[in-house]
Amino acid sequence: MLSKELSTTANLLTRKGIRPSYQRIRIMAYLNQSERHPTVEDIFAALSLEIPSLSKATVYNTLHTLIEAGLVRVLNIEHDAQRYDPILENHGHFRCERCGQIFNFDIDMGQINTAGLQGFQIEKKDVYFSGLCPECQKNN
Amino acid sequence: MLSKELSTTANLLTRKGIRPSYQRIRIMAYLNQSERHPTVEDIFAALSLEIPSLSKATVYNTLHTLIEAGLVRVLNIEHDAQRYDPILENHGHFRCERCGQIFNFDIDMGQINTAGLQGFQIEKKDVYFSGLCPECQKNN
DNA sequence: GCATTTTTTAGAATCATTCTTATTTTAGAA
DNA sequence: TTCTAAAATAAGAATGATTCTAAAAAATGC
Repeated sequence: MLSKELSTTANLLTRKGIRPSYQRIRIMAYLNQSERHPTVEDIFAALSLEIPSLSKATVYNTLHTLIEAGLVRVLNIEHDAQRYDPILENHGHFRCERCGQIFNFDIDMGQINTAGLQGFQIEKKDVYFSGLCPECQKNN
Repeated sequence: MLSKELSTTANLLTRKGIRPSYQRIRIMAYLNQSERHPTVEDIFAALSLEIPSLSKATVYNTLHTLIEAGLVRVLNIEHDAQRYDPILENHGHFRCERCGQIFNFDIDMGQINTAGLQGFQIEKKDVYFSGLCPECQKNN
């Protein structure tokens, strides 16, 4: 018997035409509940504690499926590893160069002037800022 | 004897405190003259024709030096490989999902509302859009 | 229950980037 | 010019995230 959170997630997957396997439910739920824009490694490390058979290939496969369905987007904000973000609303991402944490910040993508992109068909908009977060400025 | 373009580039490096070795001059000049936001592979392939001894390690080393000096920035707009861009002014980048080409577009980074980043120290701003370029829309 | 399709798994393969070490080049002093 | 020390370059090995491949397991429909 799934918890309420997990069955809500299962319904979400079903609505998007994705078969709600246990692995997929747990991965999607993990993304929804995480504030940290996890990497594949993060997701795998957290979930394999409770799903010992989990493989990284499944994490990769599932993320691709979720992206395809428009439930998740990938962040290329740092080179080392891609990060994954459940799509909630328009927001930008700030990466702290010292602690590596990724923060969401509100932004209206519509406000960005796209006059220079006449004739281009825009599908995806990413705004990545970086610098120092408040906490890391203190510990200088 | 260096061409006018190359000696201008050499002066630029010198002003930034970078010793203007031939490899560095050529790599910086290649970036300045390229519209394509080249990858390391692109740079290496183009320049090793004329500098047969050139090694990829030198391309990487030089790019890191140029980034450090603030002459170049790295684009993480796609996962496969990083791209390098000489810093000219504020502009965003558009990546065509079909042909892979990267286009610059004018954008005033200052216009982006950063109210959500109170207390953050912003060092770098990247705006990445993607979709279909005009040419690839035609060939649908 | 059985056959077919889908999903998961484990590990091999790929490839951009970094690291290491040796060689070459440069700058400055004598 | 010659010598020495420091800096830059080169070649290839190492790393590690991601993709690929093939086999096992699970789910679906008849």
